[in-house]
Amino acid sequence: MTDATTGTPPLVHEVLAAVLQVRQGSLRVLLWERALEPHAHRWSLPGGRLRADEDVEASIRRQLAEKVDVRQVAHVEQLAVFSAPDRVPGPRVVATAFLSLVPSHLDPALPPDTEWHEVSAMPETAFDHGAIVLRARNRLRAKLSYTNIGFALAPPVFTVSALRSLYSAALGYRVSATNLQRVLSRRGLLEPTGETERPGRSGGRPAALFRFLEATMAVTDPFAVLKPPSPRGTGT
Amino acid sequence: MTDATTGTPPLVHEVLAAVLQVRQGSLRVLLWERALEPHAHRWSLPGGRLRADEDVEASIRRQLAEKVDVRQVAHVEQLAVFSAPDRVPGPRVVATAFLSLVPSHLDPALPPDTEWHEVSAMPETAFDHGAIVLRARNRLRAKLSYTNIGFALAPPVFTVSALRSLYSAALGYRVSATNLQRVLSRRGLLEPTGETERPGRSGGRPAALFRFLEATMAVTDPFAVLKPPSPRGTGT
DNA sequence: TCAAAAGTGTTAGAGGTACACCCATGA
DNA sequence: TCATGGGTGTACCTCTAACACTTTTGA
Repeated sequence: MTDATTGTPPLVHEVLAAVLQVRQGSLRVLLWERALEPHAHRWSLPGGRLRADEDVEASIRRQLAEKVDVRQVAHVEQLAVFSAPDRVPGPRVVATAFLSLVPSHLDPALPPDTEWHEVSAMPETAFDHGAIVLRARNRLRAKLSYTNIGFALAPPVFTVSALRSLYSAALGYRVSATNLQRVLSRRGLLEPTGETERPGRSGGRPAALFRFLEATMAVTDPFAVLKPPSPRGTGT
Repeated sequence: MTDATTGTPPLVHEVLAAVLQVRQGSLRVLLWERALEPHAHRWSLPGGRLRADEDVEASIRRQLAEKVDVRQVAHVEQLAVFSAPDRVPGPRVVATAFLSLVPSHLDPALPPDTEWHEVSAMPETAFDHGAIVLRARNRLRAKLSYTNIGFALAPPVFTVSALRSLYSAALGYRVSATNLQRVLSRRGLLEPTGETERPGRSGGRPAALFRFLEATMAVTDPFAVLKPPSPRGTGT
């Protein structure tokens, strides 16, 4: 900061995104296969260099839109900085990693070298990208519990059982539709549209359709143990 | 990443820390007063330039130890990247911000331009440093609820009422000693040393002394709503 | 023996989970 | 009318807040 004349070795800042979506019943991440060395043929995260006129979030949004035709990410958030000096061979590259989410009803057009991979069965990844994906998954799992982040995985309108399978895929275990509905409703996140879905040919009661009230992330269950004293409380 | 020949404008990466400690009953942050422009006489966070051979966490630890003689930070964690193109005048500087915590019994020697300031009454800060401090405070407050991070605010051994005042200062509201003890004990974070503290001259029952069992941060209350089904559960 | 400070017992309430039961549809 | 899938009612359990009450000290 006040350093004056350091050798100033070249430094590049890149942004990377773990773009997650639930597809075909499992949580997947968008990866592209590197053609060139280093790490040719390994799979890596979309992203690229930070430009002079943008901050990291603008940068990752631009790069996702440009390179991968993902304009419809419903949520983007910073994960962490990855900065091990040798994380990438050659000149140093510091990376800001993001989690981003694509709702399940979208199927963005992808460049030929790009594919969705199950997070639980990723191919060999380039550099530290595998670790970034796992970090993104963990963040998503945690936030499904205490925020409304489900909106970013779900289509605009959905049945509770569809939502249940999204949550199950993301969390990695079966969630009960009964309780999912109850929890999200009690928190005031879900709103019934009034419509119902037509049952399949095997019958069954038509499922009510819901939507999320909010489409931006908010903490809905601030797990605050050691809460502030209640109004009447004297608060020793 | 695969960009080849960009104009490569100069880019500096700095690390900054909001060093927090509870002193004299309130949560404080370590700030130093800038002597030079830009933002002369404003208060700013300790930190500095990332070197070629270290990652961001090593860097902030080094700089705290070097510049501010704070070797005894009990906890350091990444907060976020601050990267607005104009966050600092002149050549671009991207910052990785950290939260770090100093236990209340330590009183590190400080350089003459450096002082502790109440987080709730900070002087005019340089650049975006005020926002970083608030972010650090919010992170600390959240983590006091669902992790064992209290160990990083407390001395090695303490009474429950001393711990209560630390939590109260950090959270900004009075916490009940009764419930604090109960919550932390149930979670298995506290251990009685068997010793007691001698009462003051006004009498009172001698207070039992406790210590935290762990001295590294762990999530102790994984606020997991939508938990995995219990063993017997069939998990529809 | 009284005031002060610490610690425990106990009740009440919030929020979730599990599960039984009821509802609406197609064949 | 039966199978199928959706939705509701309810009992139970865990955790926390609040607060009365007991314990142990100094004066």
